[in-house]
Amino acid sequence: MGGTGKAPKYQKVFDALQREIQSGRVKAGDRLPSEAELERTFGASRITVGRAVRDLQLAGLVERRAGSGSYVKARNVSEALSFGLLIPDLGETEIFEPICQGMMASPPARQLALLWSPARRP
Amino acid sequence: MGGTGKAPKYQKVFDALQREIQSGRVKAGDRLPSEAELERTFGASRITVGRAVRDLQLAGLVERRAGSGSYVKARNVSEALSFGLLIPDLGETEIFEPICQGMMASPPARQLALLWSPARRP
DNA sequence: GAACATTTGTACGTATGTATT
DNA sequence: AAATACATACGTACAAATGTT
Repeated sequence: MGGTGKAPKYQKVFDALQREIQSGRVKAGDRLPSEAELERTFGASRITVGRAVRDLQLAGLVERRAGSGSYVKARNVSEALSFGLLIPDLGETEIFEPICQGMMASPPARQLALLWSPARRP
Repeated sequence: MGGTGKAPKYQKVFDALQREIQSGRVKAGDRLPSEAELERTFGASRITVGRAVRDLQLAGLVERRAGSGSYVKARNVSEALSFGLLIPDLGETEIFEPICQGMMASPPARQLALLWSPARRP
């Protein structure tokens, strides 16, 4: 019933950090714990932690700076929205869920997505 | 001049496979060489090859099936386009470039993207 | 500026598990 | 059952960028 009971470890780390960010407990601009710290916190290796943090980066939730750390990005849609993108046939939707959640904060975006969603074979 | 001269190895593998796919030399449904073969071809480790192929998967260019192999996905936008997505403030645009290229094949998508692009602070 | 510690980036080797053939 | 191929995960090493002393 746990939900994340059987999930791979990198995904548990990803989910945990994502919750920290989206719950607002770590705010935009805050630095995440170093990957060495995350290793100890989650009992995971560098590879596992690194993959989780990289996935957060790909999702646009954090920014990694070599020599400095990983920082939570500003997700204020009103300020950050720079362009629209149409993605054909995503295979790995997992990473894009956080993006969708951020997107939902923008009513115009939701409207546009709904407009486009049923369009097929244009 | 080289272009890919100083790029990391995983990116060279990614680029090489991407060219194979988008040039049409490997068609939709074709199976890529196994990762063990790619290791030999590029003189790279499993981790490096795996990252390149996973990035291709995240970009929606290939599908990985455990026990079987990695297959080139159908990128016919007319058939594959399932929904639109608006991505605020991408940090790692590299992976999304192949998606954009596929998107450009659809005139309605291009029109919609242009419509939305200049919209800020909705 | 220089030296040093910290932190992320890339890369290798290896082991084990799971799915497919 | 067995071989193949991807999936996850560990440990390690060195490079590059950054921050501090």
